[in-house]
Amino acid sequence: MKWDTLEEEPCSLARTVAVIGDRWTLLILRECFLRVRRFEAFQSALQITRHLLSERLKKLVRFGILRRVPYSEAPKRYEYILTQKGLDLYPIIMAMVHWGDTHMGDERGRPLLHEHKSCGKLFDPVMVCSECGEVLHAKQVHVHAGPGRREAVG
Amino acid sequence: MKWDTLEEEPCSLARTVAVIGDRWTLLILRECFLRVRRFEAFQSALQITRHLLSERLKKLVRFGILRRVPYSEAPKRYEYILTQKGLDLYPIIMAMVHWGDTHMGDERGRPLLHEHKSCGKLFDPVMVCSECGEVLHAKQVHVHAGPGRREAVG
DNA sequence: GTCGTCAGTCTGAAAAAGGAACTAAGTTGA
DNA sequence: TCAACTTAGTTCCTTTTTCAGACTGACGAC
Repeated sequence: MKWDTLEEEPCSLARTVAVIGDRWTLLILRECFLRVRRFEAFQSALQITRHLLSERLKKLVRFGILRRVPYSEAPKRYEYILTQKGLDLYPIIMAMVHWGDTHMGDERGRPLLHEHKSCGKLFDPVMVCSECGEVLHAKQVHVHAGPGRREAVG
Repeated sequence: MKWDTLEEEPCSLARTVAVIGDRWTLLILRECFLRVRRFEAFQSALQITRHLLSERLKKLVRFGILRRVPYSEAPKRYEYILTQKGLDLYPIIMAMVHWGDTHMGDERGRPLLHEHKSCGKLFDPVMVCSECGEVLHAKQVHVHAGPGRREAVG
């Protein structure tokens, strides 16, 4: 598997990893979901080098996950806003946060709590089957080759 | 943010990223969920360098995501099995696969299809609220500081 | 006793990340 | 009007990771 062709692999996980599969990108996305939009804000929140931040933002824009929108004409200034494609990453981020809450917590408790505006309660994200609504477990899932599969990889 | 202290950050996403936030680790986990268990099998499925594979497997064992279990005494041979902590990563992997299916697909269709044994149907994973069961959207979630938060990071 | 298998380790070259200073365009304030 | 500040980057050099591939060691099969 080569990084520069990872997005062409016949595997949806590999294609996703090609886009968001590195540490900084995931942390940048966290900030996006916390309503951070500007270069300096990302930089000071994450202590990422400016060089890397610049690279990662460009890549996220190239893949259509963020949009670079001007918010000031003179001087020209831009902010980075999640597109729908970017917003659709939310389940990934929430699944990771939930796993961290469950398995990497310390005695102080959770860093963040999430409230569902629709029902007003603090919640955890749960992954269910789109067909029957039951909670998903790895052992309850059987994998079949789909039409886009070329070879013996997932 | 420093890599060697990432797992101590007061942020569950950062802690998760500290463990599985790199390309190879995610791809190795995909193979684990596809029932791959042995060094040579990982190596030939992923074309990862043996050195890196060895490192990543050690790290996953150290974090309690895989268990290194002997399957032959002479010669000593081991395989790598997902622990419960590892199995709990399933929603993350599935969320990534689903995003890839939705946003990174090509004309040939999906590489893999998933069947839910409980209901017998091909399904997509859906993330819902643990309290009301509604589908989750980023804009419907409000974030509060929890007891484990030290500073202004998520 | 040589070939093959499995689970790694070692090594040197290439690529990526880190750290810090620098640029550029405008704004504020004295 | 000139110095200091803000924002969004870029450039340069060092350190760390990753890559590609050879090598090791224990055994089994022919």
